[in-house]
Amino acid sequence: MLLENQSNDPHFDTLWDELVWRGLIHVSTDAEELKKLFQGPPITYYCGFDPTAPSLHLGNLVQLLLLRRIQLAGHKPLGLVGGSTGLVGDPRPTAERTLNTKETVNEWVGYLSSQISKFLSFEGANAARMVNNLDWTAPMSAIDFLRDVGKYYRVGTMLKKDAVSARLNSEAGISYTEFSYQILQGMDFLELYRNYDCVLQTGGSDQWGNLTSGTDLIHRAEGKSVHAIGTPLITNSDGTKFGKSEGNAVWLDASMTSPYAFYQFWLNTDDADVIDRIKVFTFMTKAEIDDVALQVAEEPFKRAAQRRLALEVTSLVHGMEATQAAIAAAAALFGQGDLAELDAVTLEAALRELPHSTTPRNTPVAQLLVDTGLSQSLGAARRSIGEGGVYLNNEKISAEDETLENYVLPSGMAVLRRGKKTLAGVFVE
RNA sequence: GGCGUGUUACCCAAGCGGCCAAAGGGAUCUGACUGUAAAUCAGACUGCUCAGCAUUCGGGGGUUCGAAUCCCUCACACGCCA
Repeated sequence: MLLENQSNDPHFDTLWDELVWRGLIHVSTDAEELKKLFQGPPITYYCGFDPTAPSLHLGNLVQLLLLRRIQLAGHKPLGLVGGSTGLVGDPRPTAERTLNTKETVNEWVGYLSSQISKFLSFEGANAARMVNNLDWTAPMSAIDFLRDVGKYYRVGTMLKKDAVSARLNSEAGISYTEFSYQILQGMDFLELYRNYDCVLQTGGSDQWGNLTSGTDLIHRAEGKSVHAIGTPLITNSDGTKFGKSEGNAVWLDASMTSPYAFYQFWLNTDDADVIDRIKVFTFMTKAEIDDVALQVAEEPFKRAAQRRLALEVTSLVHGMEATQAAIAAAAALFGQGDLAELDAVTLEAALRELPHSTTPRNTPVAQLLVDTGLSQSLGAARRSIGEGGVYLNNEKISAEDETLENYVLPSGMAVLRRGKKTLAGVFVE
């Protein structure tokens, strides 16, 4: 879905109504005020992204799309990259973060900036702008920080924030560094309020403490009321964590999560969750979504909603071309037909989408599983074979010492599979 | 600063001198059933040259024929007292 083709659903009277319907509002400051604000002249708003990894992940995508939806209503987004907050780390409920080096964080800042930029429009009257909080944090001295900002903060209030109190009540405790995080984030909002007239911050509801840190600070320092929106934490109906595939996070960067894996992630969405996901992650209208919901209810086995969701989100993140390749790969690999009859070009294209490796003909199958990353260790690979869960070109491997050569297709390739849907490509050297 | 308690595999959590590669739960993986769902049932879940061997129970050192279990020490955390 190209930026210029995106739009909000005209079915809704206001942006706020649409956001509520999509389930994007979990908590917020005064809802009536916000609703009015959205209907009025363009406001400036922002969302921050901390460089804790070289790429954004699916959780961040929710925020990116929220930024975009608000921009589509005519408002002016600021994409903030946490060059300074990334050096400190926000408190997680479980344990202290290990600090990354300044060089690493700086490098990640670059990656994140370009990722964020892809989801916003930088043209027109309400063009997006990118900012980095290191720009105003780095020049500040510790004394200025304590006198100009610290004075506005009450420790009692800071201690009550969920993230902090959770840590205080845990064995891990909390360092002064992470305790200070909320102040840094509050400063960001104040800075953006002063220099960009920014009056709204969005973020995940788990960040609510940090969001209100900013609104409170502006209230004290400037005597003005500004706003915050917290989006709900996305959860799976079966209680597992959303956004994990095989235990790994699903990243937006194609080199960290391939478009094929990305597409598969969405395709495997539970029936119970698929409509909620479509509301949050696509620009489909209410009418379209209602229609798809009907199909889920009547013909769940066709998985029309999952296919549509996977198509929409993958093309949004990776573009149409990569999405078509992912779909073609899935069709080739999950198709009923005989792999040997598949033409070499199609098969090779499909295998390139998968994790793959190039090895000699006599490589043991267990080793192949390790080489392609399908198994963590030889032991795990042997276990999988023993469990009867390993296939080469759809033929079950029954002996642990089986080698590749008996299975290679004439084209010099082979499709390795663990379980029903974990695939890898093998190319003979 | 003093005293006490704790640190077990991805997470939670048993174990308190041999029967411990370490209970149980969750997460995860595989199989059956399916729709490349869910639920359910079964199995697996440190590594390897796999009926055996090697390396694990915060780090290091020690006692012992033998230590996750006892002692010393360091680090970290929590609690109480100053």
